[in-house]
Amino acid sequence: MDTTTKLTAAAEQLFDRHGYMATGMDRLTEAAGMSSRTLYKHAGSKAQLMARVLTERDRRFMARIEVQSVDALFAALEDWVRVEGTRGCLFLRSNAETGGDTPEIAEAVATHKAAFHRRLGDVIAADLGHADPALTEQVLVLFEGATHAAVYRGAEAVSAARTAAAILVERARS
Amino acid sequence: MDTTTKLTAAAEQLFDRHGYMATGMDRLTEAAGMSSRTLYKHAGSKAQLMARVLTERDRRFMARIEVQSVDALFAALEDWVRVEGTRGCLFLRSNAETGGDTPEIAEAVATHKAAFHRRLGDVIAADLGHADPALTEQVLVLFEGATHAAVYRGAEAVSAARTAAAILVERARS
DNA sequence: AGAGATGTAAAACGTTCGTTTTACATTGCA
DNA sequence: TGCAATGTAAAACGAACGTTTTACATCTCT
Repeated sequence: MDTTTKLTAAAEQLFDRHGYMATGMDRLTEAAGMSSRTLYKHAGSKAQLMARVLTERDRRFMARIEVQSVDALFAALEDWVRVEGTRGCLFLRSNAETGGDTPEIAEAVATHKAAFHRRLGDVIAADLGHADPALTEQVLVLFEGATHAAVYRGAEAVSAARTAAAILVERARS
Repeated sequence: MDTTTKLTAAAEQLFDRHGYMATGMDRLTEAAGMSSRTLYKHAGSKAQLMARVLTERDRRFMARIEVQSVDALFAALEDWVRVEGTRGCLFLRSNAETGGDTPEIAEAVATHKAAFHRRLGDVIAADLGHADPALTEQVLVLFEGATHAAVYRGAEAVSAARTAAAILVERARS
């Protein structure tokens, strides 16, 4: 495991669990097990590090929702939540924490959310056999809602979203 | 407008727009138009101030969703979003920013979310004529989803949620 | 008239922030 | 053999953090 990977992994864990602003660089050097000099050589800056964390997370998340049906989409979210826990969407959270004023972060978030919306459209097109922008928006809302409701409602929120999505898809199919 | 009200209003605006951690007390004294001595006399501490902001917001928000139907619920959210903008849920955001480690904040958030869930159950009971926990969970997910999806999808997310909720309620009615 | 509450302005508290620097050790490749 | 590259440990940078303090001005009520 090379230095950059170790650093990014440690940063993701701390930023996700305690918040971007609340995580100091001292805490990060300790968690990553490296000197601050090495850290800055690989990270550039705290904001650039967060941006890299988000890009990495985007890759991991997008890989998990490479599916062909809406139901599989929510099954993937159930898995994700089991593995990663329920702390809401790290992209929206880091953007909000910085008021959208940190360009590296804002850009990584915008890129991810655009890709996410596109992917949802593709999944629905594959499931229905044709594009359905209105249904896509509804499923996006359910997915985002499950992610955030799960913070205080637990996994139940995700299965409720899954059920609701199935009903909406069934209705759109006929 | 008395000092405490002015302070709470200024704090809500800054915390909401720029984030809790990213907002310094200097910026807050300037925005509230008072000395730091007066500010601390009324606020106690930054965390207590945030807790009071959340309690205030809970009152304002809950008043707006004192309705009798699911459709009116999403109409109220459309109004809320028009007035307050789309930056996600301040409760979940401040809890995440502090990693859930600030007791005053964590408690205010838990109280609000419990009340919110209860209210949704009441609205659905009034709309359907009987309680429906499964539908309540689905509507909660749609509401939370609309709130967060609107950050990058705009008001369209809220109307999509409204449409989806109408379908689910109609189905539950028969 | 005088006391108590409420306010301002501004300096200071010690701590922590993100980041850079100094000085030195280890490794892999020409 | 020697020189880049890559790492560590630790001190230092100035700025900003949340909070308290000192010194003084206004009010309000008896």
